[in-house]
Amino acid sequence: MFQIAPTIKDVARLSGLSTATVSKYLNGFSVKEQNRIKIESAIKSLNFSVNSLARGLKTNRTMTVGVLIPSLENIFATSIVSHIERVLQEHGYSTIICDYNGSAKLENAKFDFLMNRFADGIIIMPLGLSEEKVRNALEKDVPIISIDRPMKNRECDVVLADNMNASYNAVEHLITRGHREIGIICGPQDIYTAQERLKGYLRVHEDYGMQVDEKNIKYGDYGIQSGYDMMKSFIKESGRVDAVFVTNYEMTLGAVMAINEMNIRIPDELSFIGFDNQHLATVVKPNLTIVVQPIRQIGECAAELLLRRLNGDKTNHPAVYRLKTELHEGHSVR
Amino acid sequence: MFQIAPTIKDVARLSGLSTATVSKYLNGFSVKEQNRIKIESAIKSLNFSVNSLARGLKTNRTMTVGVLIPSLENIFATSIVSHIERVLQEHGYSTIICDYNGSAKLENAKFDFLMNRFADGIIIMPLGLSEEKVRNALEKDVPIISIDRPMKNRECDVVLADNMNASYNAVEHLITRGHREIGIICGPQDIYTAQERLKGYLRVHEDYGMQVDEKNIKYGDYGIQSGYDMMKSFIKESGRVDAVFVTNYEMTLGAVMAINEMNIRIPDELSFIGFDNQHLATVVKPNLTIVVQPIRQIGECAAELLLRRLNGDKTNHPAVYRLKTELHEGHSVR
DNA sequence: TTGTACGCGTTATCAC
DNA sequence: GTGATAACGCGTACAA
Repeated sequence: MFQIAPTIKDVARLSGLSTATVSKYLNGFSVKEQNRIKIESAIKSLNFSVNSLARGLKTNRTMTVGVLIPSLENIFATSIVSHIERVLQEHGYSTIICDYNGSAKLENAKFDFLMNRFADGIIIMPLGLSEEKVRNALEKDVPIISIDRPMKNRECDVVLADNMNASYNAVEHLITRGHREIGIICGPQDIYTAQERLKGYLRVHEDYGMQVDEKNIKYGDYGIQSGYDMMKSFIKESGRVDAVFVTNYEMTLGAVMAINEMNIRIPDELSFIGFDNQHLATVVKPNLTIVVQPIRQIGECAAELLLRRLNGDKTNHPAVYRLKTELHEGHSVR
Repeated sequence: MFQIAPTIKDVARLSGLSTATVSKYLNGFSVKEQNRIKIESAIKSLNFSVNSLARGLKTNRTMTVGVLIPSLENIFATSIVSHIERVLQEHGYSTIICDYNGSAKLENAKFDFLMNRFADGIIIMPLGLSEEKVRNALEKDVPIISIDRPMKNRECDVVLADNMNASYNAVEHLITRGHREIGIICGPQDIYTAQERLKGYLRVHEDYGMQVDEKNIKYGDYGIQSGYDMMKSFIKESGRVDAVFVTNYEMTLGAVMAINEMNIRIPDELSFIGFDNQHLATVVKPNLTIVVQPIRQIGECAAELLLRRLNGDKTNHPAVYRLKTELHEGHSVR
């Protein structure tokens, strides 16, 4: 009943050759034609496949890349990963995906797990990954690519969106449409993307010679509930602002809920710009104007960069790829 | 620069003990107190961690579970996985997540990948996984749990939602509210869940002595576009149906887009019931009445079942867990 | 309780 | 082109 996995030895025995020859065949070296046939038939009849644990132990390469994201329920993250995976797979790499459930502690643990499993490289959307771990990895020649936000120490390659200009352009869009009191729902200010997005808001005000009213800036936590709460508080201070810009997907979701609940007519009573996720934008009425991040490009760029690093190309390290966002116009801005 | 990973030998040398002792310590056996201290300090100063490849090679266990889903962008799937992961982690297991991008071929390849990496067990949302592979795995004592839909051969444990009754209850809700011409947008009829959901629709008609009009049944492909198309065609045959039930999340998304575009007033002109995803339901106006699947329970049940199997408990195999769905009432039904 | 010696399945280095 | 054999790092008899 319990079936023990066949090994190269078994294949060698069955085909009357040595393990060395079989191993060579398995690794793409040339073998005498008739031996090739023997080996192939032996493999088939034994249903043999190489033990990648043993192979990894020997070669120190596993042809596996680890991807670490905050949460599997973060659609932004998983979308990027699916592009990463596609590119890597085309180059013979498998992908192991882990999530750390928004916990820096778990993040560090999972990072260890991946290193331990001998991931040849790691792509991570970092939170509080210890700098030491990154340095360790780099020293062991395991390339690390950071996506969406830079690592604290900035010692590693990073691929991200141009958050500052994303925000700048969105708010500028509102300004050129005649809005003057523009509310913004930001993320936590200890998070890089949130800082950048606020910076864009501030800078465009400066460039247009507009005073920033502190009351127009509200801080959420990038979660649905906080988007809902902040939006509601904007609405309750009726008339304070004539437009609101929400700076991530989850908070956009919450803000729309609040708008619906309070029966605010968009864009007549209030203009609105959201973030990420085109599906959400087209499913609500009126269609939302939103900032769209270059999800596909982020994924592809990160994967290709990693592949270069895996091939020993260390030019330009640490590299920074800052990709442009787009403003998709719906009908939520007057 | 290039740092070679320390081994048990190194730890043994540094602590003046043998590899055997160190190994015992690492595996939780008791060691003399002063030796324990020596070992721990050696481990720390070397920054040692066990090579899990070597360990796995030796023990045939990796404490790793593979999870295989159709797509990372399938929020239903990833939500389940996040619950699976939480439970497994509490029991010392790591999780490797793979997606097969909706391709049965890739699905089989990734399954091999997981088996090959010595996943101790596998949880899969299957599409066209070869029965042979499943049997092979079971023979090698690697438990396989199917989620969301049963495997073709039905030889393996499965945890899923009660799709038939989900659909039955949704349509019954429409009937008791006075609807008689009820449209349904189904999934592809070669997919299990789609079959079951249609079955519920048919059965409730039967039970209420209502004739089923073939024209009220439209077949999509579970994708956004098809939900949009089918909904539009219902709308165009104006008056055909006075309610529409959409049977998965993506098609619900598409259907809502069509409704918005055609300016159909819900529920005045048309009653509507969607599927999955509470966020979508609360974000559109009016809030949608939807079928909610027991995502958390599916994940937890699958993980716990797998843990039992991993511990050698084979009672009741192949087990079937059919979990109840709920109908969340919004304001989209008249 | 501790140490020695060997095996796990594979690859790489030699000789042939 | 092929075959014998020494690693890779860990777990575990077995003996001490």
